[in-house]
Amino acid sequence: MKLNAGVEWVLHTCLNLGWIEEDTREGASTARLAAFYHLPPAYLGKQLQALVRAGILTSTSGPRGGFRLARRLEDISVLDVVTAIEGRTNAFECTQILHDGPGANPATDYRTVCAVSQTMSRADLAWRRELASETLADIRDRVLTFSPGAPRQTRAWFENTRA
Amino acid sequence: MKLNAGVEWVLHTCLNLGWIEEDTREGASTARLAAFYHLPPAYLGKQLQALVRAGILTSTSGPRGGFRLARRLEDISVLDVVTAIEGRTNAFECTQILHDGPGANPATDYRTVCAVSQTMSRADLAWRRELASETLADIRDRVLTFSPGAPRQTRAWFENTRA
DNA sequence: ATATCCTGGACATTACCTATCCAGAATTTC
DNA sequence: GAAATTCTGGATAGGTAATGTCCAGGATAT
Repeated sequence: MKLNAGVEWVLHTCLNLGWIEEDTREGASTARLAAFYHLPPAYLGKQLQALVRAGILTSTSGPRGGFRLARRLEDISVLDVVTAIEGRTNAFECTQILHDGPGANPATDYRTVCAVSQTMSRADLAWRRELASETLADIRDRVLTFSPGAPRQTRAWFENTRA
Repeated sequence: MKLNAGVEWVLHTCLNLGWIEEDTREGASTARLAAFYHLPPAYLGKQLQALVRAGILTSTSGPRGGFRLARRLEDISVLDVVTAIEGRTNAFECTQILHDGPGANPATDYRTVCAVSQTMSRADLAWRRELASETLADIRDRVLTFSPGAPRQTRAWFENTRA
């Protein structure tokens, strides 16, 4: 039960894009976004492509191209981002082993009926609900409280490495 | 982000043990517990050993030996079982990529400070809290409501395959 | 003594995550 | 129009963890 490392990467990357766009009204390329944290560029690119497919980012090809936020941080929940990378699979996947036990009804879908499955589903639901209740803007605001200089520092880095 | 399959196996197995012990005051061997759902015996054995180490089951060697519940279903939370199999690792593991970004403080533990990490930790906490709030007795009672014949049917199977 | 059964470790297999590379298309710049 | 930049999608390789098997050893009941 471990999330893809990409979840951490893209959450931070989206926050960075928020600060960049506030300033320059431009996006950033995979290469520079990856260099910011010394992440493998090609692999981060895969994750960003997933965000584009999920409608969280937009991309443009060519020089001066790159990725931008498709909407405001207020309108992107953490769950949106997690789901884009991780898919909709639950941590607990009911394999319906009751079907292999005595007295099983072949027509029954134990994913909805089985009491064990129900309990585990509720836990997964609680996890998702928690992530759905927080937006990237909420996270950004908490970053600002803890380290107010973060936006300026991030913008400066992207400007200085522009060439 | 997927739980070990063993979680499903041992949750159902613990419920079966509950019904068996109500009746015969005896445990059941790995071989028979596995046969009940056509699970690989040796691998289920590994999972049951983990439950013994966690203090959820007790085991006895030799003929008529096997596994028994170490305490009542009322006193075993679903989280206890999940943790025994899965360990205490969270779904989201903060790799502190902020340490690799500009302006990082090498002395800072970003697992507690980073706003992204905090959000993801809260979600994991909500998941655990949900699992901790439910006991195996709760699940058993819901099974009884849905299929009152389950205990009798399970006991019958274990008695008939006794030899 | 013998048969049963758990224990722990070693080992093989499989699946998935991580990561790279490349050809192709889109876009800007000159 | 040519060249450089950048995203896109697919193919592929490597690594790690989950899955599954096997066996020697110890414990226990008959």
